Amino acid sequence: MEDEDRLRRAGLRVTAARLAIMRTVREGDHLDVDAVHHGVRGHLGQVSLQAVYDSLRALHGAGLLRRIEPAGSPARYETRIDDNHHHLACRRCGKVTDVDCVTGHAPCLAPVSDAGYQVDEADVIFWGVCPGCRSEDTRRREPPEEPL
Amino acid sequence: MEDEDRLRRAGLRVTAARLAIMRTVREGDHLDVDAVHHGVRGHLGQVSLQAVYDSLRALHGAGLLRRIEPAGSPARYETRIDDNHHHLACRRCGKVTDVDCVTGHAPCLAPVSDAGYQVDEADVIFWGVCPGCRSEDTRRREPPEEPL
DNA sequence: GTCGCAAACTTGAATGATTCATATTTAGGT
DNA sequence: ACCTAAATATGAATCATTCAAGTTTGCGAC
Repeated sequence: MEDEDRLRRAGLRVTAARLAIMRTVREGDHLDVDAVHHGVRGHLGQVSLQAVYDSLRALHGAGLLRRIEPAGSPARYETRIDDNHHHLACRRCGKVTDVDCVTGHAPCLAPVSDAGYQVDEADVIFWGVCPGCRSEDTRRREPPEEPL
Repeated sequence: MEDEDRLRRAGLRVTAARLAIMRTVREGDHLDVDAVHHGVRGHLGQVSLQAVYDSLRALHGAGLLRRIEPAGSPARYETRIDDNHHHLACRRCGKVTDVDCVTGHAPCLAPVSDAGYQVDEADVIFWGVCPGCRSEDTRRREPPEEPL
């Protein structure tokens, strides 16, 4: 178990809940807290929502999980933490997809002028419409132009 | 009144509350809803918080205000909407500062690979520590090295 | 100018995500 | 096996925001 080592190295106790959370987040795709909770219950049976909140906070604080908060969406988590990638978010369905970063290390971008800030991270979210929602659009919009 | 025209052009009714909100947001610095509410009450007297929420939503929807939502912070508003600038956010105090964008138009950045998304905006927030909080740090950290 | 109606505002309640508090359980060192 | 701090369960609280219903008001039509 890789996660077991990771937890220990971070000074965190190894519990079934935490292992199940890591596994759920890894197998999922930018899951929010409820989705992680559901996944964990599938693996272990009853685990409280608060335990999920507590663990996600601990795991994020220890750097084992990355947390993203797209505007208007609850927080989402992912296990890809070793590179400094960015995200694409769909305005329609909320789906989030990873995008590689060119430089790979944080902060990958430097602000033009930093106004005296000590910048350590660039949080980049590209907003648009995902392939699935785009095809729904065309299915609804093109037909109206029916032959007179 | 510039704002009056802007409102009409956007198809919105001109009300004292909305003019006061535009003024408050313009004079303020990335204010959140409560701060706007306070400011508006200072100009007009009693205005309900819900009216402020409703108006901010309408003004944002009409493109007269820009809305930013730094992770872990309530939404903030600004009147600078004609350029595509970005933001610096302080991890300590939450202060938000504008940073110019190199290209000036949205999306100023293109993702390396768009995964089929139709991207129209790049939301960029640089995280760091603002000058004020940095100097607080040094005032607390340097002194401990007092002469033995 | 005044009429009428939809838009805007007020008041009050509801929702959703997240955190706080306290008691109980458990991991893991002794 | 034992102890203690860390982790979890349970339940309540908080914060930002939205919803709902009734009242007021901007503003286009007459």
